[in-house]
Amino acid sequence: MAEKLEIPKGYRHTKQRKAILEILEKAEFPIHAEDIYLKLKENGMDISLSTIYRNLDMLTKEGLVVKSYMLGEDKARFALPDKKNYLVCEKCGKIVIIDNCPFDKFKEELVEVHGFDITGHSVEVYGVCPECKKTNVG
Amino acid sequence: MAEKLEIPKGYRHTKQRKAILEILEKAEFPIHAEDIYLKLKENGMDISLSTIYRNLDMLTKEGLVVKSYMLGEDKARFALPDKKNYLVCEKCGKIVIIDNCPFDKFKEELVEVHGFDITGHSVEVYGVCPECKKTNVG
DNA sequence: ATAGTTTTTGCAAATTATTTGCATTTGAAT
DNA sequence: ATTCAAATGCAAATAATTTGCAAAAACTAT
Ligand SMILES: [Mn+2]
Ligand SMILES: [Mn+2]
Ligand SMILES: [Zn+2]
Ligand SMILES: [Zn+2]
Repeated sequence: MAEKLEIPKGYRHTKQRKAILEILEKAEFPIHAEDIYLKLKENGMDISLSTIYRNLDMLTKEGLVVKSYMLGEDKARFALPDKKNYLVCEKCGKIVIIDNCPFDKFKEELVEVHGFDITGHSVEVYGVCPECKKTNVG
Repeated sequence: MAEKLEIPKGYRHTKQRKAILEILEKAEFPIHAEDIYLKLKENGMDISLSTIYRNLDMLTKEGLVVKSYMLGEDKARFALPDKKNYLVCEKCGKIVIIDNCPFDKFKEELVEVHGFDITGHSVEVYGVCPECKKTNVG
């Protein structure tokens, strides 16, 4: 089911670029530029943070990647588009992807009401995860 | 229908704080800290940007205000909670609030599937507004 | 109203994520 | 292999936001 992720036409296949995309593919939810930096460093790769930012930028502009900010955070996260709708636990920060985003069903309604052509959306839902409900009782 | 907006218990009623809240009440959609600064300056008020940031911070922590980042932007916006679900036009930047957010209907579904207690959500939908559809044809 | 106490403000300096300039390296095409 | 534009790394620059601290304003209790 995983869509084949290709470097956009016209851009070069550098090892840095490919490595960044691999990390994004493996990620389960939106991550920080620095997370990519650290994971690549773990993997023994020496890469510059600015290279990561520059690539995330171009991937975002090309529509391959989605940039977002999580509740209460002040630094951007990046993810493949299928990971952009999620639940966040306010207590522990756990993130769970919403697979079949129910919002899709409402596109028509929004189109009718507001007349927009809708090209995308992103949904952040926050609350308390099952584990934290048990633990943090009082 | 407009909820009465009160400065939280324990905080002082300063003219800066009240002025910031007024601007947020009048705003039709999420705005930048600096927008508040400029509007107050227009109104003849001399206020410090850091005062604005500090107040937005506390109002956000107290739950009176919601902080968000719009697609492609790199600075935070602030709004009263009833203005946090919106449509944005990718061409002209127009923002339209989604009044009866259809997402509410899916809380139950999400609760059942993921077991989260849901406390809130924010939805950003992007697309092209009616005007831009006409204008930017080719 | 006055005086005492605590919060809030303003300003300047600090911080932090992100961006940019530029010399060097690399990918891809011939 | 040669060529040339695109991409990288590093250091320096930006820009939004935060913070320290002394002065001012809001409350409280006289
Ligand atoms: Mn991180
Ligand atoms: Mn603005
Ligand atoms: Zn949790
Ligand atoms: Zn428009």
